[in-house]
Amino acid sequence: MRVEIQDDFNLRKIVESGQCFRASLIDDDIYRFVTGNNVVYMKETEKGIFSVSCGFNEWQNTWVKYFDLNRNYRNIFEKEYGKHPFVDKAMNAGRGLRILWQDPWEILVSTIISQRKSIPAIQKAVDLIAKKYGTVQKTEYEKLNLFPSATDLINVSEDDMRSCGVGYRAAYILDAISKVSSGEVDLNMISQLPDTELIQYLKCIRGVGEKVANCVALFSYGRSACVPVDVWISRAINDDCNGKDPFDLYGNHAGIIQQYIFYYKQSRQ
DNA sequence: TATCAGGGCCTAG
DNA sequence: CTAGGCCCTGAT
Repeated sequence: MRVEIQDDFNLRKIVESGQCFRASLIDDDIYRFVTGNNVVYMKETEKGIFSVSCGFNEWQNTWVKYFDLNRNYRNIFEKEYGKHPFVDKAMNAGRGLRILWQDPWEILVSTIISQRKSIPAIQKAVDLIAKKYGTVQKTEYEKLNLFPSATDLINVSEDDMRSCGVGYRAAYILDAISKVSSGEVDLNMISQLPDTELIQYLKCIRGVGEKVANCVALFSYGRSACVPVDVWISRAINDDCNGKDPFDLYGNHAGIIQQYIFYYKQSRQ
C-alpha cells in the first residue's frame, strides 16, 4: 500500500534514535518495525510517500498510533525552535524522528536490560529473548520472532534468562514477569494515570528506577513531558548547556526535545 | 590479552 | 545523600 505522510518523518532517524531495539534496516532502504503481533516494512519511494507492507486497516489501527502520527511534529518544531542555541542544533540534526508508542511490556523489559549496556548489546539480548521464547512469524522478507508476553515467560528460570546475556538484570526481569503475569502490575490500567503516578507505579518493579520508568512512560505511553536522563543527556547538560537543565523550557514537549538531543549526541560519537 | 565504558539500580553507611 | 558493586558485551 502507498501512504502519504505530510509531517517530519525520517525512517532512518527513527530506527537509529535508540528508542526501539528490534526495528532495523532490512535491505535497500526498507525498514522493518515490530509491535505486538504486527510487523510492517516501509520504504520512502519519494519525498513524503511511503510504500508499506500492510493494508489500510492495519495501518489505521496499529501504525498510525505507533508512529505518533496524530501529533504534528512540524508544528512542535516551529513552536519550540529558537529557545536555546544548543537545543536548536540538536533539533535540526534530529528533525524527522518520532516518539513511538511501543508495546509497554517489551519496552519495560528492554529498558530494564538497557542499564549499563551499550545499544548493540541491548539489541542482542532482546533478540535472544525473542528467539528463545517468542513465537515465529513468517513474512515476505524473513522469519522473525515476536516478543514473548509475560505469561509466555512465566516458567523461565534465572539461569535461562541469564543465558540471554542480561547478566545481573535476570532477577529484575523475573520480578517483572511475576508482577505482570499475576496482574499485580497492570500495564493497561496505568495508561490512565498521570505522569508522576505512572512513573511511581512502575518503580515497584525491581530494576526500575527513575530513568527506566521515564523511558517506559515516554516510549510506550506517549508521555511527551517525561525526560529520561541517561549518561548522554547529563553529558549534554554539563558540556553543552553550562550545567543548566534546558528541559523546563519545553513543557509537554520536553521528552521529544530529549530525543533530539540524544540522537544528536550519539550521532556525533 | 587487557582494559574500559555502556540509554542505572540496589544496598549499605 | 553518596560510594561501591554489579554481569556481560562491544570496542580499542
